[in-house]
Amino acid sequence: MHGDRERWLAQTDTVLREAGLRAGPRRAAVTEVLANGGCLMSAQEILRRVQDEPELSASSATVYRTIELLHDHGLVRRIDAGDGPRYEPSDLSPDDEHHHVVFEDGSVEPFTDAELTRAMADLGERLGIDISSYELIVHARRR
Amino acid sequence: MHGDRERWLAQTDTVLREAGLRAGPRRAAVTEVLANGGCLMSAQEILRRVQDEPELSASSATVYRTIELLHDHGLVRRIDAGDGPRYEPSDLSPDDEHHHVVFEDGSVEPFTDAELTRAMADLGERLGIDISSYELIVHARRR
DNA sequence: GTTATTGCAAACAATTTGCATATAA
DNA sequence: TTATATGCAAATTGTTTGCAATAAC
Repeated sequence: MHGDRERWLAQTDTVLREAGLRAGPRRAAVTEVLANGGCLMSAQEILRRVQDEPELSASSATVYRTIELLHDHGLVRRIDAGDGPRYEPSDLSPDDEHHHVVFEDGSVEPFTDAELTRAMADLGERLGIDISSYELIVHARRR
Repeated sequence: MHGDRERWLAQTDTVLREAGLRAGPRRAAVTEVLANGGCLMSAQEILRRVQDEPELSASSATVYRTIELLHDHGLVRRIDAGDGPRYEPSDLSPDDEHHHVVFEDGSVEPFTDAELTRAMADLGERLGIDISSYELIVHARRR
């Protein structure tokens, strides 16, 4: 899918506006990086990439504040894959839900799996709890 | 199960000895805390609990070094459930593999689920990768 | 005009490292 | 005796916060 990126950016804009927040260039730079970057970026990675754009370079304070803001509004997903917290745009619909394979070299790939989704569907029932979300991290090596 | 604790301690001792390492009281205190403590303890929690024993109190440096050492030897599992990294004794056999539910109040409970295990069993096949381990974190509320 | 945005620098917290000493084998 | 274990304090890293200035609406 590709329009996803645009849709997420539009969604982000809408949500923040409705919350009475304003649109500044630094925050735009951060959302831009999140929308473009792959899965699971650390705050430091986002910071580095934002500062690579000499025009829009945002301070670390702004990067951290923006990530937190987006997370608070449900616009980014926060996942821990073994080192610190990492972030990525949250899936707009449950159908898009994806998980991650982390390879030995540290590279990450997203995946979806119908059988897994099926098994997870009524896990809540079996355990007697109300599942709001879940994250699966798979460590593997390529063949 | 209960002999698990003892078995893990014995296993830890064996592995470290075979690696040519020595048995000091501070390291013993850390493994003790890990063996007794529940799931997913942070380094700071381990540190606090170790220092609660006035006799054996270990320094933070030793606690961190010991955790790393145990992790390097596959004796502890490192998992991130939303805040920093957390640690617990690694399961000795694949049969014991367990996962975690994190509730809104931050409390954690381990669980196992046959159906999930089944779905995961050939996920590697479906994705064409060799899975070495995986971690599932479920966020939920109690009923 | 009012209120959110942003940077800067300081504060903070968690973790790591260097070095000297003590101790297990 | 020799390499590991350990503590202490300093250094490093990642993140948060206070405050003043700027800019969006």
